[in-house]
Amino acid sequence: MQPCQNHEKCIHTALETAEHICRDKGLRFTELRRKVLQMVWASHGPAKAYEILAKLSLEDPKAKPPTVYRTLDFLLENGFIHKLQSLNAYVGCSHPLEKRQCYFLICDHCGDIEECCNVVLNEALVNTTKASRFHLTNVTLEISGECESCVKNAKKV
Amino acid sequence: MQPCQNHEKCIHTALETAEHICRDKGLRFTELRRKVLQMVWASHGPAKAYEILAKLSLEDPKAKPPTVYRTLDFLLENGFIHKLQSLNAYVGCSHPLEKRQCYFLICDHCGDIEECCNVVLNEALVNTTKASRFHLTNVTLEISGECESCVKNAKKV
DNA sequence: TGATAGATGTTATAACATAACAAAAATTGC
DNA sequence: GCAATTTTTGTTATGTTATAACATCTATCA
Repeated sequence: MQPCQNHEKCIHTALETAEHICRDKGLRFTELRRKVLQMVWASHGPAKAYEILAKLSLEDPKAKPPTVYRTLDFLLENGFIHKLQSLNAYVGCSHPLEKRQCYFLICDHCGDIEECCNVVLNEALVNTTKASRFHLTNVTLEISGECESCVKNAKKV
Repeated sequence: MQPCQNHEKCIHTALETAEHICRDKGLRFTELRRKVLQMVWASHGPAKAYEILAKLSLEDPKAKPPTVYRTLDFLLENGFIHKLQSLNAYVGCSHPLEKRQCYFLICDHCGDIEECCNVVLNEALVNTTKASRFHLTNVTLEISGECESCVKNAKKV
């Protein structure tokens, strides 16, 4: 993963994009939803529901698990975030408008997650699934390992 | 998925194979491990840890969550079962000796799970991952949808 | 046959997630 | 504007999945 140069910009873009999409679709991008999306985007690593809850609780003692899970559900349904099944965690979506099948590269070392789309891989998936005469509705593809910069750093040491 | 003709045979084969492998590797295939593996293999659907616990408890009131999770860990480590991250459930492995990368077709309708291996798909995965200069250690690939026989049956009605 | 490694028992709790109903706030139609 | 409706958030309780930490038992081996 080429590390982002300015993560404030990542966050800003994600929030702006979500706001736009909500306006277009007539959805309400409430303070709570904005805050939670911002927290998911706090890093390129996985965000855990109860960590988000803990952060919310600092400002708002009324926050409870359903507060967070409902908000995450809203963000998931509208494609603003993804759930990582292998981590029980959430990560921001870099292209909420394009509803492409994507997969994730999860670095076990630095924790960063790269969201990827690849047409060739996708076709391979669709084709092999078709060959099994299976009617695909959803794909979970999560690849863990070590990202380039972590491998490089390890070698330096 | 072509439905298995004789599921008793599936179970029998799985238990025999596990026993062989354990003998060869000097591992102990205890009564508990045999029972849990059998329970995971009770169907081609996903087996949930607490369901296994409930079944075990019928015969043995001493069974507690760690009893089950430790046994599942043993079975996972030795390749006798797989964990389905998207379901928080477990399924028997059809070829514990061949340590191939595999993926899963999960039918949302009948619940059956087909374990698949595909060289082309695998290469596509390895290649796209390499292109991101990512060092892969583990792949989670779970495809949900509807299996052939469920689609057919739906059309009949 | 005592030491030791591996397996299981036991207690407690952590981590993840949802059901069900109440209240509040925004939106819509009049 | 305001009553009706829908959407969002609050609240309480609980369900589900999983592990930590330490004790005991059992198989194996020197």
